[in-house]
Order: sequence, then structure tokens, then C-alpha cells
Amino acid sequence: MVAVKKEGGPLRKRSLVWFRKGLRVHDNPALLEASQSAAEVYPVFVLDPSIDPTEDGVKIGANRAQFLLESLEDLDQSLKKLGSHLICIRGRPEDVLPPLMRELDINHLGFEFDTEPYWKAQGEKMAKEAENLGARVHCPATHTLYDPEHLMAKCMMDAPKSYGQFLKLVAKCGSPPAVASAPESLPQISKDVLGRKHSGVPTLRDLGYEPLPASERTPFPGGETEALRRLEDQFRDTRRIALFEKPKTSPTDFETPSTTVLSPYLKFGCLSSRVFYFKLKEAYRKNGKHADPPVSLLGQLYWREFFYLCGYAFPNFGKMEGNPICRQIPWDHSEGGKEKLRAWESAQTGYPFIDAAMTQLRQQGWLHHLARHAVACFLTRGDLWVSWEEGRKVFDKLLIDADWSLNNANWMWLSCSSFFYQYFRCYSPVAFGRKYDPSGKYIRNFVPALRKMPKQYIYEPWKAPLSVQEAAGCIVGVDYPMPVCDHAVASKENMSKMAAAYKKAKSESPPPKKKAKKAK
DNA sequence: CTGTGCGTTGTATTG
DNA sequence: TCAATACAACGCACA
Repeated sequence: MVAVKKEGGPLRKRSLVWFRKGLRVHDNPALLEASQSAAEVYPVFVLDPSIDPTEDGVKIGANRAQFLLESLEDLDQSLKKLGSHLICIRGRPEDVLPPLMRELDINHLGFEFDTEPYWKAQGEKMAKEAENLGARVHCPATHTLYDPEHLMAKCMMDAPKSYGQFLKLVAKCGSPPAVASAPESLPQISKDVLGRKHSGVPTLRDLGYEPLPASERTPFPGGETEALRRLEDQFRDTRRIALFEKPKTSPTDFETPSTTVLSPYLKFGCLSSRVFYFKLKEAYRKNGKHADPPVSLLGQLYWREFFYLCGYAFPNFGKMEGNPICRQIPWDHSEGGKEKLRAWESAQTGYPFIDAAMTQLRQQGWLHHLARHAVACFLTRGDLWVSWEEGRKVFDKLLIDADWSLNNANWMWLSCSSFFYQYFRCYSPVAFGRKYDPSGKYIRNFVPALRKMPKQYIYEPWKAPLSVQEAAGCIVGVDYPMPVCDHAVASKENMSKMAAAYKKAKSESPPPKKKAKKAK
């Protein structure tokens, strides 16, 4: 226990706990520490006007905003059960927090460390502000399994560029830190300063969103309570968890997804990755037999960890230019390219599987990993030759689990810009979906125009004879778009463009020397 | 410097 | 039905 006088006086500890991610009460060392040693604790969430801003400054979609608000609402409820509540302030952290810290005479600031450039900078600014006020700062790295600084030290600042290398690094690190218990109680917030101007959690409408029609609302509610419920639910089948292999799951199962859908809860920190980790280990022990990385569930957690480390270690990770691990590729930025991007984003490519996936993305804020692969490949090196950054922005806006590090990494992966380079392995917008769902149930659900199309044409309706199109009530070119490109032609062309871009990069910048050139 | 093996999740064809 | 293979040939790690 920290020796702090419990009553009044200069030693009275007044703690502000700043929530960003980590929207949970369980395994939250910053909150726990405050609860154990401070006489006053102020749990604060700062809701930026642009709402969870990224470096693009893109305003997030309504489903993602709703997931965030539900998570905040749930956090507020949990804090209330502990005797406190969430103070939700509108504004930018750098504008709002320093005056609040002064007003409350804060002498302790606690918040979770964040690796993303925007939030890392915000954290540094606030730590400085707090220190200027003479406050102590507690900033534990609790979003990932390991403290990224610890991983960087272990690899001697030479971050792994492949998953295999990352696994070797993790093998040297032992078990992640133990899970912290939830606080037993929190001091009541009595100060009146938080009255009118600091209101509770706003509604979607407060934030300027029109409420979504039911058909376009994500079926996945936000919040720690739901996260823990979902975790328990998924872990009821120990065998399934232990034997889980990602490539064996299906992108077209949309009623009950074939994966766990824990990603949005991990993204916002409604679920602690460490809780998930130890729960997995327990399931593996119980079941005996289990799958292994990279395909296992633990492997998925390690992919997250790997990409978080990459986003932390490599500069300009969110863009092509100036990104040391990203291939420089002359993507189509012309008007034509923009038109193709619009077709893709609005589910009007004329490839039913792609359009179904893009519709699911919009309606549910979630897509199976392999469906993400298919649409990402299609937009970039597969068919449309549009920059991965554009696709990343759309995912960032619409996915409830949009996660800066993972999103960038996966877009680079699929566009063969980094991590993965076998550009001759290309997803077919027709064959890939058909392999999982030959009758096209997935398409029929998300692309109503094609509901009556016979299954032999549902993946390529433009090939159906006019009489068949008429009978299905769907004339291609009228009721459903013609394909935006010819996949066979476009993918072949793009492969040679990739070859040229790689070749150019090689000739222009020879492999970087690890150490300074030795004198001969 | 060079060769080899490997890489979470491709496709189309063949037997 | 399924497994093997050609396709055309990537970068990275390591020996």
C-alpha cells in the first residue's frame, strides 16, 4: 500500500483515470491502483468531436460510434456499481483535460499506454501537463499481452518483420503479466464541479448521427459485460476453442459467424487480451490436444500482438510513403481509380460475392477475416489497382473492430505491400466465395437483387442468358451492375504491374545495410 | 555471396 | 471426391 493520508491535507491523493481504449473494469491496473490508494478518483472519457480520430481525421461510421457509446454506457454502469460513475466530456483531450486537472487539483494521473501515433502523442502531452502540475503519472501498457517497450528491448530494437520471427521473440518472453483484479469499490464523486458541463454518455443523435434502420445496425453490442458474456459463451465448447484453425472457418457463415467475434471487444479493450490469453491456455490444458500458431486461436492473439508491435516500431505505418517496410507501388489515383473505389465502397462492383461482403460490412460493421481478404485483394493488387490506404480508410470507418495497427498491417499484407509478397496468388471474386457457399446463400442475403438468380449464375450473373435474368427478375446492367472489370484480364495485368514495381524498388534501393559499411 | 526452405487461409486442371 | 500439380516465381531467414 502506498503511504497516503486518507483524510485531507496535502498528501490526499486525487486521481484522474483517463480512459481511451481499455473500456473495462477488469484487468485495469491504472484504475485498480487509483482505487487502492486515492481518496478521490475521477474516471474520465474524453469524447473527441471527430470521435476516435485517426490520422485521416475520418469521421467514424454510425455502427462503430454506437459500439463505442454502448461500451461507455456499460463502463458507466460498472463504475456505478463500484460507487462511482464515468465522467464523459466532449472535446479534444489537450483542450479539456489540463483545465479539468487544475480544477480538481489532481495530483495523480493514470491511463493506459497506447502505441498508436495519435494516442501516443496525446498521452505524452497529457503526461507532461500532469507533471507540470506536480502530479504523478501511472501509464501501464495493458492493451497488449506484452509491453511493447519490453518486446523492443528483447529484440534489441530490431523489430521482427515476419510472424515466424515474432514467435521466436515471444518465446523468449515467458508468460504475459498476470491479470489484475477488479477494484472492490471506488470513492464517490462528490465534487459539484462536474455538474452541467460534464454530462453523461451521449446518444448517437447527440453526436450528429441519424439512427440507423434496424437492418443496418450491427448485431454485436458493445461493452465489457457483453465482452465477458461472449467470452464465456465461446469458451463453453472447450474442444472447439482448442482445435480452432482459422483457415477452416468460413467467410460466408453470416447468421452465426464461424469465428469468435471477440475482435471488437479486444479493440476497445472491453476484453483484456491477457484474460483471453489465460483462458485459452486453460482450455488447451483441459482439452489436451490443441492447434498451434499461426492458425490456432492463440495464434490469432499473437498476430494481433505482432501487428501492434510493428505499428509501434515502424514509422509511417499507416501509409505507403515513408514507410520503411512498405513496397512503393504506383496505385491508380486518377478519376477512374476514384470511380472504382466508389463502386467497391458502395457494393456496386458487379461481382456478387464482393458486393455481398461490402454490404455485410456496412450493415454489420463486421466481416469474416477471409471476406476481408477477398475484398481487399479485389480493391488493390487483384482487380481495381486502388491504393490500400483508401481501403483501409473505409474499413476504419465501418468496422466495429477497426484497429489502426491491425488494419494497416492487413491491408499491406493483402495488397502485397508488406509481410506477404506472393502476388501471383490472387483471390478470384467468383471462385473464392463459391468454394464455401456453392448455392450463394450469403449473396442472396446481402444482395437482394440476386435473390432469385439460379445458383449456377449467382457468382457471375452477367453470364446468365437473358431469359434466365428475366425469370430471376434481375437484368444485369439494370437491376444489378455489370462487372466493373474483367477479373481474368485485370488480375493478369496487375501481376505484371506488381512485378515491375518490385523490380523498380529493388533497382532503386539496394537492400539496406544493417550496420555501417566496413572499411575495406 | 549464393542457394535453399519456408511462408495462417489461391486457382484451375488433372488423374 | 480429393490430392497433386502447374501456374510463374515473391521476400526473408538462415546455412
